[in-house]
Amino acid sequence: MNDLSSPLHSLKVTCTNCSLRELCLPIGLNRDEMAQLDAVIRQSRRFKRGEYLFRTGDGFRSLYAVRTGYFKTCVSSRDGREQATGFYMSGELMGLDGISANTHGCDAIALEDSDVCELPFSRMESLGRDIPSLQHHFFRLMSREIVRDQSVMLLLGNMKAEERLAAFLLNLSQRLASRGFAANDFILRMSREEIGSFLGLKLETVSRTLSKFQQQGWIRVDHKHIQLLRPEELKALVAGCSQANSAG
Amino acid sequence: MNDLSSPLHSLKVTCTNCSLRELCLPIGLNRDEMAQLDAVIRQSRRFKRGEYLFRTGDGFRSLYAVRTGYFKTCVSSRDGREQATGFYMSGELMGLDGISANTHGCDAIALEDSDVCELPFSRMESLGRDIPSLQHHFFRLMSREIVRDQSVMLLLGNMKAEERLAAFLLNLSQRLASRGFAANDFILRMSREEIGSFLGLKLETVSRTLSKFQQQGWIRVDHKHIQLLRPEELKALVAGCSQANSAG
DNA sequence: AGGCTTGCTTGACAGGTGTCAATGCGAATC
DNA sequence: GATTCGCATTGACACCTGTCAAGCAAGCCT
Repeated sequence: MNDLSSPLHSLKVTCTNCSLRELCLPIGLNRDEMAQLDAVIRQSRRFKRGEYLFRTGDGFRSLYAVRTGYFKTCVSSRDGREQATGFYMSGELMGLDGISANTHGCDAIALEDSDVCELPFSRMESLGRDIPSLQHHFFRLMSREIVRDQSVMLLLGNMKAEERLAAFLLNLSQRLASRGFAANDFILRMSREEIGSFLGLKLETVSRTLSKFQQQGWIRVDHKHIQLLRPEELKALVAGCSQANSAG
Repeated sequence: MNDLSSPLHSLKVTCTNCSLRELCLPIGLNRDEMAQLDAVIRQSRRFKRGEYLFRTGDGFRSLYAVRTGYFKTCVSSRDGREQATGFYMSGELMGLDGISANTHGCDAIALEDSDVCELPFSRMESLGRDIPSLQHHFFRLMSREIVRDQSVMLLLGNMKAEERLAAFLLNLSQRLASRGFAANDFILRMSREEIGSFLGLKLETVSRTLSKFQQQGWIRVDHKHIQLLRPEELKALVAGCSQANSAG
């Protein structure tokens, strides 16, 4: 299926003294290299639900990786329309858009009480010069974000409401499963409006489509609590419209 | 206005023996560093209209910068829906999505007879370790692609057909102007269907919307020949829905 | 506990865009 | 120069989603 997720979750390292590193730092670093990384990564910072990690236009200094909790990023138009550009869970990296102009290009907001690791970019950049695999890892992370954005474009440009929502639910499910959580029973961290903002739909359409899925017996909806009763039906719904890649 | 363009066009260097470098390589390289770059960049390759530069699933080895001509990139779903993810003109870079999986994530197709410079990625990567400003430049290019993708998401998720098309025309106009071409009189290199594929619209809607703009006296349409008669009206149309950034 | 706020659901309706179809125009081919 | 094919334009109509509105449930505050 399409990967609408952030680009970090599949890489793991053996070092476990920081949960972040399990998820987001490259394999293949020796003891000395790990120590250098340790010296650069800043202690985590806590954010309450609704707090901004950064805002559009803020000076760019660091990337941020979610340690616990959830964030969304979004861009806004002058007349106030909001487009959520991503939802981020543990291990996922935010702020890559800030490098180009030395200014953050979107807002990042905590969806619940959360904390993040700060990665000062210029120091990561110079460390990358000493540690080629680290440099390569950052290129891969940025590239992965671009790939994710492309599949979001496919979703926004070509899919119908039911397909978008099915793809969204399956994407969440897969990312949660890869973190060891239940794939078919989870809590939505975002409102209907925020889901709609990400999927290019109005909140009423999100609500109606969830109800429709429930009426068909494919899912169970209890406010933010979602159970996937027939994930295979959702998969069938998105099979046709999902990206045809080398693996398909 | 939103920047829907590819991320290279604004950087220029004084070296002029290769038109590519005027547009896409970083400033601040000394003579020796330029020589190292020369040794890595491959001679240009020619492509006829309709030819593929690369396809989804092809092994990733190189980035490609347009020297002359025009390309589009697009992703496709299994059931054949196409989403154009970008149009590329001279100096703009394609293939950044391939880094993440060592496999190209989209198709790149020449819109007319074109030629490109090939940048073998692993050699650029190692060169980046010796030339920090080059490394930083590549991070900026990738970040800029992410920023561009975000504004496309805003377009696809929130704008109406007229707004999308106005934003598209103004974006083309601005990129052409930055290359020394007329801003208000140009030839579309892509079909109505390809424009629609990029904007998340059907070709009939693109055609109708162009006709509407023409009836209002804002533009003149003669097949692929477009003249912007009242670009300020188009700008007014997209003013509200364009991204609110630090500069606005 | 009561009232308020916020978010969600559901319905009726409207409007924008997609779909289908016919026609026209231009470029390429023979 | 005639024919064919691809692309574009335009119209009629349908349908999906947005808009507006009402009602409901849960959580929060006093």
